[in-house]
Order: sequence, then structure tokens, then C-alpha cells
Amino acid sequence: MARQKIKIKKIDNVTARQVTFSKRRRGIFKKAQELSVLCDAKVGLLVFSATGKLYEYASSSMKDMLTRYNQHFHNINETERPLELQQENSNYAELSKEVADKTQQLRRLKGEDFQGLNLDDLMQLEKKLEAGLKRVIKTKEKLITNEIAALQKKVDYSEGSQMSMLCKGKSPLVLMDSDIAIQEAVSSDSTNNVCSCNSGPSLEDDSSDISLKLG
Amino acid sequence: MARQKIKIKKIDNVTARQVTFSKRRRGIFKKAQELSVLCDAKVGLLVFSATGKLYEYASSSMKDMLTRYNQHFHNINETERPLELQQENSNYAELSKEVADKTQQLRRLKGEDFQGLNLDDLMQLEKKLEAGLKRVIKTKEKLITNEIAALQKKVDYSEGSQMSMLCKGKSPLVLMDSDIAIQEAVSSDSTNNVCSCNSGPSLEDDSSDISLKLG
DNA sequence: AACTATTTATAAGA
DNA sequence: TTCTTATAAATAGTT
Repeated sequence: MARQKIKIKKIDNVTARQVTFSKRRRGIFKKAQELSVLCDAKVGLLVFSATGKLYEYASSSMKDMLTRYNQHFHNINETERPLELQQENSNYAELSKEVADKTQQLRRLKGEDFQGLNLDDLMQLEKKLEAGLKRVIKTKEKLITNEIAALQKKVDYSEGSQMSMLCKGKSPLVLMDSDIAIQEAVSSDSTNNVCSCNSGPSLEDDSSDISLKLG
Repeated sequence: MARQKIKIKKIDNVTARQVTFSKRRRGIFKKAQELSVLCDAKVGLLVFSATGKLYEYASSSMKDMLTRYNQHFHNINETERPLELQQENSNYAELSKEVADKTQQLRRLKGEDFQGLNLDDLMQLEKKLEAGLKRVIKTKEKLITNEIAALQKKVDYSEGSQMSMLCKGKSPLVLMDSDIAIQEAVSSDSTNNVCSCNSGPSLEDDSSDISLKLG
């Protein structure tokens, strides 16, 4: 986020990764504290480095946070098992529930099961899908634009080089084909799919770590 | 941190506090995700709003985070534990993986994280979203049609009854209003959702809570 | 929900 | 690690 924009993907260089970890860790802890103070919220943050070291922040106490967290899922007070086992047990139950929840969420997003949803629920679901679709399309178009630009560069290069005659019988044609195919895909998507068209106000972030595997 | 520097203290104005909460919450969640990806760290973030609502983020699953957290303080010897607990633990690992998997699927469907997806992946994702969206819209419209039919029945009944004069001064008018509102919502959805190119800051009139809880 | 003027966060370099 | 600094991001106040 400075000097140069970076892609959000694992930093290869170990040293650089550590430096970034330390800087961003400080950053996010500060954000956590600010959020809790400004908005009167309880915030708990756990960070394990790749090497397993623990860093934590809690606006009140981590124990409080975890207790509250568990209470969101269980109202049962187990008094018999040791605390850490209670925690694990509760984690386990919660995990099961989480799997079930996410499975259902996925089904609904995929339109496989609308059991128990009312009109409002359906509308909300629709909104989510639209939002997701918009982002996918935006990202896809960005990617396609990049690919086209890359191809164009190649074409330009080829045309500008002494290879131009040779290339025109090979690469350039192929590239043009690809180019056209891609553009058709775009417009096809635009009309067949939902929404699309305009590139709109570019939102940013997301992906952008997509590798451009050109033919 | 913009337009004007602010002091980090509880925001008095309730509305402003909620808005800030929502903005900063999104911000810190993004930071958490970036940190986990960039630095290959496990990050867990719990936020309770002042009103007690829970928001959470975990790079893998929250249960994983909590288990690891507990293990940092209570290093339990596996072999000393009852067999059932060991079993729980191995089941746990599987569940944990499942959650992580589904979490990522959900993120992608919601357009929150396209990490590692190429053009083909994106296109597939787009197809899934479209399919889901189509089904949602279809189901929604069916539901709306049914509700309209039910309302119409009521209207017919009212008009046909001796109550007609009385009712016309009350219910019928209300019902007509709702009816029109619904139809507008439907056509609006059809044009804006499917197809359409209007760059439109997409309508949120979707959410207009037209509660049809009459029947 | 958008829009910007500013403040922050931070990537790269020293 | 720490400091600096140019630049990317986040966001407070506004519409």
C-alpha cells in the first residue's frame, strides 16, 4: 500500500514477510483498539504467526470474549468437565453447527434449497447473489481487459519487430483469434448473463493476483 | 481520519457511531484477511457490537483458532485423555477442514475473495451465481404471485360481501396500494436484475419491506 | 450508498 | 529492527 501496490497473496520472501507481518500486525491491533473505543464494541483478535507464535488483543479480556462467543451458541453451563475440555467440547459442537450452517448457506446460494425461507429471506438472498455476481463479473472483466492488453502488447511488439512478416503468418493471427473470442465471450456474457455491461466505478481490491496464463 | 482528524473516544452520536462501526468493521475484517494471506498467519477476529450482535472472521475456522488458543495455555497430554476425547479430537480435524473449505466457497460466492482463481474459475463461479439467482428470482416471483392471488381473493370476497361499502373505506384501499407496490417491485426486479445495463447504483427498493403477512 | 478531502497505513529503501 | 518517504488505503464528514 505504498510505494507500490501489492497483490494480496502470500509474500514469498521470508524476510519481507516477517517485516510485513510485524508492521501489519501492529496496524490491525491499533484498528481493533480504535474500533472498540470509538464504537463501544468488544473486540477480540487472535493472530498466530506462521511459526506458531501467538499475538492477541482483547478490548476487555480474551476470556470474556470467548465466554461471550460460546454463549452465542450454547446456553448450557457445563460444570463438570475441566475448563479447557469444556472449551474444546463446545468448540466441537459449534464446529458441527458451523458446518451445518455453511452447508445450508451454500445450498441456498446455489438455489438448491429454499426450505423455510419467506419473501424477505428470498429478497436478501437475491441481493447477496447479485452483489457476488457483480463482483465476479467486475473481476472477470478486469482480468479479460488485462489479457487483451497483454495480447495487444505482444501484437504490437510483433508488428514492430523484424519478425513481423514471419509472425503475421502465425502468432498474430492466433492472437487475433483469441482476442476476438475473448471479446465475444464478454459481450455474450453481458447479454446472456445478468447485469454486466458498463465497467462502472471500479471498486478495487479483491483478487488481482490472478496469473495471466496466456496461450 | 479524513476530512477531519478525530479523537479515539466513544462517538456520542448514535447514528454516527453505527455508521463508523459498520465502515471500520469492514475495514478491519479486510485487514485481517490480508494479514492472514500475506503473512501466512492464522487470524481470528471477534467483534460484539454495543447491542450484542456478533461479527466474526477467521482465516480458517474460529474453532481452530480457539483450540489453538487454549493449547497455548493448557498443554494437555493427549495420551492421558479419555479415548472419547481423543476421538473427538480427530473428528474435529476433519470438521475443521470442512469448515475451512465451505468458508472459502461461501466467500467466493459472495465475491469476498477470489484469491487464486483464474478466468475459467471465475466464469464457472459466475455461472453458479447466475443459476442460483435465477432460481431465487423464480421462487420469489412464485411466492409473490401466490400472495397477490391470496390478496385478490380477499378483495373479491370483500367486494362481493355485504361488507363491501364498509370495507371500501378501509381495507380495499390498503390492499390495492400493496398490490401495486408489489407489482412494481416485481417488474423492477426483472429489469434490473436480469439483463439490464444501467450502471445504476443498484436499487435497494428490493428491501422495501412490504410485509404481506395478511393471510 | 456514493463521494472526496484528509488522515492513516504501509512498501520499499536506507 | 527502525526510520523515512512516496504512495496506496481507509475513512470522517457530506450529499
